[in-house]
Amino acid sequence: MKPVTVHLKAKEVQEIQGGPMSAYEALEQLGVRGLDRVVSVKIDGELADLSTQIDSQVELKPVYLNSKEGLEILRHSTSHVMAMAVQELFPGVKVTIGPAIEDGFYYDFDYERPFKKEDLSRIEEKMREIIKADLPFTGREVTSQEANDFFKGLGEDYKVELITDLGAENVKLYTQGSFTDLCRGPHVPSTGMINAFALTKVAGAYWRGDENRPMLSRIYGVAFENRKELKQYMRRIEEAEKRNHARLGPQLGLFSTYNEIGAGMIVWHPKGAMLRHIIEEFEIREHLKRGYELAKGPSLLKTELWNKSGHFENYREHMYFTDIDEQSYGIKPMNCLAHMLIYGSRIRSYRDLPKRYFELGTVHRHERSGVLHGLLRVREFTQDDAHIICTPEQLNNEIKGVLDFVRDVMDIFEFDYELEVSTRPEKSIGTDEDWDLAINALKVAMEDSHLQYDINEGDGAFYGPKIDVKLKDALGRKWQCATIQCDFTLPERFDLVYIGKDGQKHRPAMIHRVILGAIERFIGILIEHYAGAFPTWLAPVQAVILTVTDRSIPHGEGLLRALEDADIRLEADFRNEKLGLKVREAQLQKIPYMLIVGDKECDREGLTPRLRNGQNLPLMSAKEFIERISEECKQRR
RNA sequence: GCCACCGUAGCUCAGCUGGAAGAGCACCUCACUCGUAAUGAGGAUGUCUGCGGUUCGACUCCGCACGGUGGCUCCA
Repeated sequence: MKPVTVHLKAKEVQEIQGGPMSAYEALEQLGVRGLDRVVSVKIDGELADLSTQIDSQVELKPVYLNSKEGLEILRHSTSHVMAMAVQELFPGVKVTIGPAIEDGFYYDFDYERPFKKEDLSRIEEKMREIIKADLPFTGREVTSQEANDFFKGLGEDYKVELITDLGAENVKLYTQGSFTDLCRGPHVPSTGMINAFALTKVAGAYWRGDENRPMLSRIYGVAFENRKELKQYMRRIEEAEKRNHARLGPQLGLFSTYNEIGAGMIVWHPKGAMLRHIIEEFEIREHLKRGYELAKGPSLLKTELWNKSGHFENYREHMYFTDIDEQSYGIKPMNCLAHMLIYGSRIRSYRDLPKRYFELGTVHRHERSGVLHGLLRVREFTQDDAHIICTPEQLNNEIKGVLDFVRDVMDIFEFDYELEVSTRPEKSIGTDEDWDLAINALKVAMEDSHLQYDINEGDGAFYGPKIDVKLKDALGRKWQCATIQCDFTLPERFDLVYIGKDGQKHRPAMIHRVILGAIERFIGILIEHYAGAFPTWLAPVQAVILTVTDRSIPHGEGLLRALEDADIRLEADFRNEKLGLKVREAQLQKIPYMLIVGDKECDREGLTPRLRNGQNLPLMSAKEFIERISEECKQRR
């Protein structure tokens, strides 16, 4: 027997020597504390089961249940328990895949009927039995051939397909009780380690994410270290629901949708229309500051033109068409065409470049019914769209300029964001040189700006690579807002040129970009971001005057005029109601300032502001209040 | 588009296995003139999303359509 040496990777290095033993035994001998909460172990940095035999010199690090990796293992093991429960309850079900995801796990099944919400409690109950039985998870390595034969014998076609596609010599199988699954592992030592889980939802999911393959039945669950954590998670979801823009929007009088108008169409009520107006005005100013010019194209353009641009070929399914005087027209799903024509309307010199055309352009897209989602995915929306046409040499600088723009704007709205670069997809047009140039321009610009980014291999548009900026909603779902896309097709198709220093015609480069993306989507996320309590500069109603009694109405009216003259967005609540009620209602509307006007204020010709957080400011004059609020807006707070 | 769930008063929701539609808030009227998250009393409110079907009888069961939510796919 070969002696083994084990180091414990911890603050103080400990060491033992001895014969072959399991990782668990080694940790035990090393005197690791809290072994009952250790789910796995890292052997020389690799995650492994606690039962792994050690027969050489290694370094060990225990993985605790409450660590990121520990929770992932717990969640993955819970998905195996669920698969076992489902197999016991629904004979004939075929298992497919079941990974750990954020906060939980899922498992996809193929069964004679889709699973329903009602099935969940039965499955949970069966899972609790399995957990109570404390079945050990045992892993073993077998040849792919053996594994294939095993799953074929069980009629588990999906597993056979997975093993075949893996193409490995050996694969690992994990068994707990009567259930064996193909799995990389590791797993918790036994099912008894799972003590806080819940099945949350059922959903359809295509096998291997391909809509041409069978629709499987997916069950989602969450799992945590203990019940307390699980409860906290549930509370987190409830809190997120309070921020839900689809609920807050109508409550705050911002927008609503109507069954009778149609899906994916937003109706902006006065306060929401005001909010849009504030944002749009802000955007126009910011664009003009940065050398953009305003442009505006029509909504209906001849189908012939969409043909020329390639949209008819590549984007037809998302477009709406109509006939006018026996001519076919398409409603614009993008704003680029008119901008191309504006550029092409005269001869351009390299001295004119870059041209930056900005348009708050309203577009219509036929999104499939199942993807519509509140304000975040709609069929009519307005983009803060711009097209930058420049020389290839200017590309890098222009991209940096847009990245700076994005950063400045996101700072003002207090958003954190993630960046992704998407590279050439399989189906694409343009030369390799163009693609390399553009991807390089994007990457260099990101690196020059010291920005972190992920790469989405093959996820670019068919006409060019792109940088996407993603914001998160209240539930942590990511939504694309800003995007910066290089495009080689349109300058080509529209034969855009500029005259270079050499007096020759050259093809310009083009960037298609949005900063907020769609105003609708952005406002949706903005509502959740601020939970409806907009900072003063954005609030559609900045202040409301609340009279204490009817005696204060004349003074209140004077204040109303003075503040309105100062362009403060104002409401007046002069009703003969108790102050407490008026405060409550203003509070529920999340208005930044309540201006209390009673006898005291009348005597001293002022007002007493109450902030949304309940704090009172000292009695002040209208002038003082105007100064305060103007300063706040100037600082965009 | 696919899978699951849902649609009852302006809003939030109750309404069991089919037997004459309910509550709270909001709204309207009256009284109260009141100092920081709900004053009191009274009143009105419905195509139970729509259309078909089953049934003596449908908010309830079935089918289809419309709309929404959570996923999948798609998508900039």
